[in-house]
Order: sequence, then structure tokens, then C-alpha cells
Amino acid sequence: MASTRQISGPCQAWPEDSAFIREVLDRIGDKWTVLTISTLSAGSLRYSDLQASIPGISQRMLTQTLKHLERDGLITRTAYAEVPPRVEYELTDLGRSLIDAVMAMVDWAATHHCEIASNRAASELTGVGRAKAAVSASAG
Amino acid sequence: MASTRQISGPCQAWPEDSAFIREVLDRIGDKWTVLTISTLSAGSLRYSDLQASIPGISQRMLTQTLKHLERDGLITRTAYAEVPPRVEYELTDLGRSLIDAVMAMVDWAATHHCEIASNRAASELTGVGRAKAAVSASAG
DNA sequence: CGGGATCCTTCTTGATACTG
DNA sequence: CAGTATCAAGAAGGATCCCG
Repeated sequence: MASTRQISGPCQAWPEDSAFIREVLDRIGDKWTVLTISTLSAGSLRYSDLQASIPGISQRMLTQTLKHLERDGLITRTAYAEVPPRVEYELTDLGRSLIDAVMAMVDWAATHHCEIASNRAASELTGVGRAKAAVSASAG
Repeated sequence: MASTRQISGPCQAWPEDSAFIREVLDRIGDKWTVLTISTLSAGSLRYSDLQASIPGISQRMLTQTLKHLERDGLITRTAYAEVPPRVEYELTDLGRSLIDAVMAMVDWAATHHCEIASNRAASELTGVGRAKAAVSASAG
């Protein structure tokens, strides 16, 4: 089962390989998509459960993220027309397949975030990659 | 030498697991970081080579991305004080280790971008994940 | 050639208020 | 409970000018 879609169309080749990298990055690179997916990896959740599980997200962003994910077929939305309205969100097979790739990234972050942190701290001292920090405050 | 750094500090546990996910996403989630890294995966390149290899990037963004990557220790910058100024950028071991994780994502994108595209197209017809109004023309 | 500084426009995001 | 609609602030990105 799962992705029984047969790739029979002309959709396998890309003119520019950088094109679909940007494509996927635009999808999962926004602030809340990855967190939403990883939160839903445990199982289906309701709107309010998601909002509680992702501290700091606003209902606007949650709704938007959910819609985008649903539109792309990464999650399903099930609304129960009960007296207390209830809507449940769940990952599709496609969505679950993304977890794998995301976890590789998460794993990398878990392994190397210390190095990055210390590298950045060292750069502050040597002034290596300093963009324009400590310059002033009248930039904008 | 490489990454002979021994993880001996207290930097392995995180208060919130969502914290460092956002951390790494903020790092590689911006528009050009991943493309820059993947471009540099072939070997060291000069500033102008990078700009040519990443169509659409401005010198502002290239410089900024390069600085951030250097600051985090993912790339190295080598300036040659020659008559025609030349600067070469190269991935560090840390940077190369990221390629692996990135490739998992790229691989996922390559495998499923067709599904996503058709799912999105189908949603347009049924009006599933429609954000706001029939924008139709400016959806992407 | 490489890049710093600045201006300006667009996109993103969060807060708020209202609806079903 | 589960959204929708609108507004304002801020960040991101691009274009341009200038310098070493």
C-alpha cells in the first residue's frame, strides 16, 4: 500500500536540480512545518492539541501550516460535526515518509549543534563571520 | 585533524526537543544555505563561481550566507592577496557532514515532488487547502 | 574580483477581533 | 472548539552605489 502511485508521468526529470531543492525547502523550511509534522508523527491530533504541543505557535500559523500540509497531501483533515466541534489531523503515508528525511536533519542537529555553537562563539571573538553585529542600532 | 572535537561538555541534552530543531531549521532553512552547501560539495569555489552556480542569488545574499556558514564553522574562507583579488570557499568536515542529511531531504523531494504537485493540483479543484479566496494566479 | 552600506519592496508572522 | 479576516511590525531579499 502506501504510495501506490505509479510514476508514469513526465515528472521525474528537472531542468535545474536546484529548482526542487528550493521547492522542498520552501515547504519544510518555514517556521512551523517540521515541528507540526514531528508532532503529528505520534498519531492523529486535534487542533487544540497541536496548538498545545507546539508552544509559541499562533492559531493563524497553525491553521496556515495545516492547510499547506493538507494541500500537499502530507496530512489529512477529518472534521466531526459534533456538538463540540472536533477536527483531527493525521499524517498520510507521504507525510510519514518525510519524517525519515527530517529525522536525518534532526539527528545531524543533535550531533553537531555543540560544535556549531562553539564555532559561532569563537567567531564572535575573532570577528570572523561577523555580519554587522555590535555595529549600532539605527539600521532600520 | 578534522572533527577531533571530543564531546565532553554539558551540551548534549536539550530542555525542549523542539528548540534545536528550530535552531537547525533557522540555519539551513533560509533561501540559499542548502544550495550553497550543495554547490560547495563539489569542492572549493570562488565567490564569482558560487554566484554563477547559484542562479538568482544576489551578491548580498551570497555574502551573507557565506558569512553565516563560516561563522558556524561549516565552510572556510581563504583570501589570496593577489593582484586580481581571489577568495575561495570550501566546506569543512562539519559542512560535509551536513550534506548527508541534506541529501536525505533532497532524495525525498526527488522521490515525492510529483505526488506533492498532483496533490496540490487536486486540492485546487476540490478547494481543500485553499488559503484565502480564489487567488489562482499568485498561488506560488 | 570581492564585498560593504544603504534604500526600498515584498513576504512572513503575530496580535486582535469576529464567526459558526 | 475550530477556525476566518484584517492590520501592523519586522525580517528577508533584491537593486544599486561605492570602495579596496
